[in-house]
Amino acid sequence: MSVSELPRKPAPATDGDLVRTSANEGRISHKGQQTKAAIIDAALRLATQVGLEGLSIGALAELMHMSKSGVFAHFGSREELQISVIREYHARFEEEVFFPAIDEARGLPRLSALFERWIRRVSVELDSGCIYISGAVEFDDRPGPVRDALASMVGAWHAALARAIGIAVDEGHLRADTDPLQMLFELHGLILALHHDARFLRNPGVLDRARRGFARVIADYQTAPKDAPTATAPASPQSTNPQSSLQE
Amino acid sequence: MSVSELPRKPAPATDGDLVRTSANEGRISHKGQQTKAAIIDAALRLATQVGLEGLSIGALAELMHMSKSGVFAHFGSREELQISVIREYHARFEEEVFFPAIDEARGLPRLSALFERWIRRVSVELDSGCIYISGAVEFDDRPGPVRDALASMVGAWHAALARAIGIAVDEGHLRADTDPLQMLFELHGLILALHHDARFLRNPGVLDRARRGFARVIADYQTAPKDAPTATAPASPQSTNPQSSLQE
DNA sequence: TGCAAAATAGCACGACCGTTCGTTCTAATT
DNA sequence: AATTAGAACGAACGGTCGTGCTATTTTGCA
Repeated sequence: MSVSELPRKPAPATDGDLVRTSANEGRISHKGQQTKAAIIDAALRLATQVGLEGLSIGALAELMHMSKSGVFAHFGSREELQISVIREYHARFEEEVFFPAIDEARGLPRLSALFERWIRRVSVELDSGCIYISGAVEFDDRPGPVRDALASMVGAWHAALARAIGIAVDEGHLRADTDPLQMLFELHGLILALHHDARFLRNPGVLDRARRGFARVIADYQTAPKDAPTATAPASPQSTNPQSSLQE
Repeated sequence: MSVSELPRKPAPATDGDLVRTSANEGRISHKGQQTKAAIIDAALRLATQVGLEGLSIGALAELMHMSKSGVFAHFGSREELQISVIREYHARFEEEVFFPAIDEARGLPRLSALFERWIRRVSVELDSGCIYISGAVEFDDRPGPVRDALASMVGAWHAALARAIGIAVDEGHLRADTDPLQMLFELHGLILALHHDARFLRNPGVLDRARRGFARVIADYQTAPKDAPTATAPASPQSTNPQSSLQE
């Protein structure tokens, strides 16, 4: 089960992989794929610092101790390189955030695990820099295949989160009238604020702010209706104690 | 009273007086300042679309029907052009968001006005694109004077917001134990999510999501403590709120 | 071990970048 | 009428970019 329906290897539509042009069965050289993977790894590291737009083949080649054309040949175009980086980030995001969290019990435990891994992914001090976030800013006015790839993967991730929220509702961990997309909007905002304050403003302790915000949002959606000024219906469904996995 | 300590009018070197009086008063007027203001205006429009990094003198010159060198001469460097754009955006932000809202009554009315004008500034359909947000992503790993200018103005705006929240606490509109910076963090998150979903995902109706989120945050900070770990206490929130007498 | 294919290097092109320089035009001052 | 300052122009520079070509090396199966 995967977050998205996107294929992880082939890239059929765009094709572009002028490495292996036609059916060249029998010649399965690992070397090429190895270095290509190494290039993508370095490119991802570079892109998290300078952005997808700032990612240049020349700088990447120098970082790889290769010639520009050598690097270029693996992708055929800069766009394909950028898309490869996005795919790689998506794969790692799935592996470090989505898959481990989905093993948690349905409902709030799973949702809490998703959020906790999400904020750690976004705010890890060393590399840092979420390509989903920086890419969204860089490509919000720049149509094309890169934007499409980015949007489809962000969309898949958001859909997965909305699903997890819906499950929490079904399990009775959240109020029945919870709007998953509204709640997702607010959780996403916490992530974006975390990214902003950690990366740009360099504010310390902002990670706990995100956690506190999450706790508040959760608490809100499991109690009385929010925008009703007269708070009523204190009956709280607490079958299985939620959010315990968040606390640490 | 201004959001920042930056002077609004003088700026002796750059000046940038926006009076575009084509009249030949015989006084100052100096055509140079007029065109410089016009350039900055166009540059701001361009930068909201392609970002501060994507802002190129060549494209700007073409847009202005001028030569590259003619545009360049007004600033002396690209960085100075970028900073001029940031200053201009800051001035407009003050004029359209801060100053009108600060006329509102102290406390929640003022805070609500600030937020409402903020979300409209960030999500206006036509031009759109908040330089504070896109700039934060573009310059979070790029030290220099541009980043400094950006950070100081974002910081000033956040400080003003935190002040408004503090006033709302003083007025008794919000709980006394409210952490202004935590609340600011969450409100800022709503703005960032709005910007993301409106600009990148092109989601409709996202403006109301921000408004709903704001209402929920406000409602939350004026009732019972939020992160009480043991949410078992079903007692009415009023009992835990000794500040209720201050409500007015 | 040979040999084709794959992988990489080397080179060059065209476009665009920010920036510098010298010139020209205009308008106010002397 | 002569002088001077400001504004804009146009050409050019050095640099980097992505992207084609054509060799050359490396690789892996026969």
